[in-house]
Amino acid sequence: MPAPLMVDNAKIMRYNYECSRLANGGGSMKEMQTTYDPKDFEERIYAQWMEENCFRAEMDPAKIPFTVMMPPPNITGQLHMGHAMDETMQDIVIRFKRMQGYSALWLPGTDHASLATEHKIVEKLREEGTSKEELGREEFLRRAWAWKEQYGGTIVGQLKKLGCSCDWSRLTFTMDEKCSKAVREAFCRLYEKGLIYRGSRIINWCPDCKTALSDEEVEHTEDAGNFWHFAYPVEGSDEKIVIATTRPETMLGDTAVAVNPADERYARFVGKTLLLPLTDRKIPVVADEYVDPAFGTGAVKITPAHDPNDFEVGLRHNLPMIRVMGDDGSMNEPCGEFSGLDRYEARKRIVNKMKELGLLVKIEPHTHNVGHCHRCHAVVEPVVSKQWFVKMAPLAKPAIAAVMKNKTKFVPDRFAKIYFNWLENIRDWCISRQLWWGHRIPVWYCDCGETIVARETPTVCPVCGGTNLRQEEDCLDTWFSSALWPFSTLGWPEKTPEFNYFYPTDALVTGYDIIPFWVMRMMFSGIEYTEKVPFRDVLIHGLVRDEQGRKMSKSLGNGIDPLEVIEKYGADSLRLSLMTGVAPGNDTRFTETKVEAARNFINKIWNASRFVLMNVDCEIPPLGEIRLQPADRWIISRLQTAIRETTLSMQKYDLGIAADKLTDFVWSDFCDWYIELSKPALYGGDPEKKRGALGVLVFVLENILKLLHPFIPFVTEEIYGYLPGERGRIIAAEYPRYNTKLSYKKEAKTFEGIIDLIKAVRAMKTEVGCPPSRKVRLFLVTEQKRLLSVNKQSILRLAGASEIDFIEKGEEAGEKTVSHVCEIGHLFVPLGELVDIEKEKARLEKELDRVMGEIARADGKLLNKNFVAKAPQKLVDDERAKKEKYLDMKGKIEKQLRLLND
RNA sequence: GGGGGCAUAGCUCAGUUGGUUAGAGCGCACGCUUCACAUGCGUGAGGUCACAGGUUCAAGUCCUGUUGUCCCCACCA
Repeated sequence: MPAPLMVDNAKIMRYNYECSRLANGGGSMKEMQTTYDPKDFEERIYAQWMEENCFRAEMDPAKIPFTVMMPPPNITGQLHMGHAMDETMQDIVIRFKRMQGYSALWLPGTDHASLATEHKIVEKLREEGTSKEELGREEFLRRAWAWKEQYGGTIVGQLKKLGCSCDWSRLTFTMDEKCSKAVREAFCRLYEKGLIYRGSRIINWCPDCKTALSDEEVEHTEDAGNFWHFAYPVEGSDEKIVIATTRPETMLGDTAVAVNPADERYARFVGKTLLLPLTDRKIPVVADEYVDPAFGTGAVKITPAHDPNDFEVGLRHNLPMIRVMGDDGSMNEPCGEFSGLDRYEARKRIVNKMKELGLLVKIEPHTHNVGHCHRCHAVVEPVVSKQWFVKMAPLAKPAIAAVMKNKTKFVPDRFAKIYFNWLENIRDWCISRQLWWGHRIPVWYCDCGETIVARETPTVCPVCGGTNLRQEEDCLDTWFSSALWPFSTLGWPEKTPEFNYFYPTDALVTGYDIIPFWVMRMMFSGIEYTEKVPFRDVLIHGLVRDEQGRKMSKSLGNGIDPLEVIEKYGADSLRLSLMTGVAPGNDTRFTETKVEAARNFINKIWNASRFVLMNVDCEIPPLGEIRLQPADRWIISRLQTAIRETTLSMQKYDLGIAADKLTDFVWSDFCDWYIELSKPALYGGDPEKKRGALGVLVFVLENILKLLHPFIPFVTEEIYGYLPGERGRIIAAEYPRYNTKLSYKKEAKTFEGIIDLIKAVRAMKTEVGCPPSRKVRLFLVTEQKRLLSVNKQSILRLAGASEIDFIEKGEEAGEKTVSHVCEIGHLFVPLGELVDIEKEKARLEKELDRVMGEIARADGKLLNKNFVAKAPQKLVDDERAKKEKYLDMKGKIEKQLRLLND
């Protein structure tokens, strides 16, 4: 069946709208649509910003620089909610500073993410039936770069959709030549200072990724496992020593059994020799303080090549190290019949074999901490391996001192404690990775045995003159280059003008989860290489969680795609929703309800703007030429307060508070009150008054748009374009400044009395059941007659009143009145004005009957003992609650009736 | 074992350096076709600020302890 001809009305409307815009040369008020639709303009506005170079930060000596380096997302990455929040915060800060007149640089970039990317490519190769070994290094790298070209750009496009105002002309990739140069320089300097060394240590080995990992790259989880108790025979005796282990397969690498020197149970064994089962090896019993006699059997098998503690024990007792596991996690040659087996298969067989030999004493269930590769989640093996390390202690010290001395401040500052905790307990950093995608370590080995560490590829050996130099195969940990990000991006180690102008940077925005990976390392690197802290403020935010508070993750499938949210609600709504109800450093839950609330608010601004603009029919006078009315001064005063408070909050990075304050000001003060208050002037027929009101409306609106621009850049730019007069772009506009002359504190305070009065009348009506539309007559005992008279039309309109009568104290307003003491005076409203007394009495009587009936019905149940005793508790409780409610209603109705009958 | 967070309205959370009557959004109740907006307007109900002490003229806020809960780090095999 042929599809019916569909006509997309929205599309046609949009098309017509675009045509009329073009015809009018861009914007008269008539064109604004009745509802806010971000699709109409977000893309267009971003393109215009790009075209006009609005994000470019120039090295203007007349300006103060403000620099933010974007934490570079992985090239393999897709924008997720965590990014969305991180980038939004940075964009808000940078737009704010830009508007304040700083030369605001937000430098974007992407990270090569050595392990993550290589992991993905290796997987892809596996699917294609090949491997990196088969391709060889060169071809593999060619593929990796192709991958980068293909996928590295998607995240950039996604950042643009979010509205990020980064200086794209400075986009940097961590493997750009300038970064590689910085990496080599940094490596060489540390090596020359003796802070980089190569050595055989216990490191974390991922058998899946086949590379070493740093301690930070290992995630520990509580895994269920077993405690296997094995008996090792003592040489020349019938006795055995029982040890307990969680990793039976490592027993093949045991080179001793250790006991505590004070443990009397084992004292006589120390110095004796054990026959290591399943092997023909003999191993000694040694005494070492490390052993806790109270744990396990009090005797510990020592496998120096496969356990960090055992490694230490091994060093103390001069024990041999025997590696029993290969790089892929399978057992290797020294393992005899077990060699070639996967570690878990070997475990099974070893346990069986021990059982056969009668050496398996018992198996105890035991949960313990197991390290997993943060990338592939395979169980990490501690193995002894020759790797490159950075000596951390000398680097950590100044990094701690810098934060102690407040050279760098954490926001919120409690994260400084976490930072200290990390640095104070830090161990040497394993920086070599057995990977190809990354910065290759700038070390060459000569046949003569010489190791050459150089910034540029050497051609001859300085010692023997030989030319057969082999470069180190390993790459550096990705974080080694990330650590240099604040300055490698600006051309360091060259003394570039950019470096001189923009460095050190001002704010670093990131999540608390990468303090150990990144913040810490940038700190000590910055101090070490540039002798300056790399940033003044570290703004830490929390995680974006799902509606139930769970971490958003791929495996749970509970992640919400920010791009879908943008598609549905627009980037502005997403941004604002991520900023509301959020305290710095705290985790936050993402809910669609929040986005809706943000969208509703933006729609509100949209319509308020539309209202203002559709009334513009004349030249808008500058504020100075307007005879300001009390309501005008009130809103201008409120605006000044809003400016002062948001600016303060923004400077403290209290973005959530700033957003809340602005929302409140715009919605309550401006929309709900001022716009309504201004209507009599707009519609009253006096052109002078109208001009004045319009002037104030436009003035306040313009300021509102500017204040909100950092949060919701697209819609504010769009509306700004509709404002009368020549203004340019809001992105380049000056951020509003608090103006004491416009604060009108006293007058504003007095004016609040009018608002209070209007609220009192409304409440009164609601209380007695008077429809809002019913006009009532107000009687007032007051000393503010003049103020009230000036605002009479507004009061009548907003309170739904017909007249205001001033009476003197003690004077009667009528026989029956409802009264209320307001700030501005004592208010009386004749009851007859509020309600048709007879009609109201009849209504109330009827209502009372109904309520009494309900009470009787409830009593009928509740007085029935069987009901109370046998019915489900919930029903009984519900019934009681119902009765309470009706009793309450009865009281109110009776009170009201008394009032009417008096 | 060490470090840190959180506990405030039915739900999700704000709450500046201690200072009037503890706020918002959503939800709830009642009422509104008010000429920018129902993605709206008005009026409400709802809180022993986890618990127990302490400091203070004054504590949701500071201190001590208790309970509950979450996170990070750590080599008990």
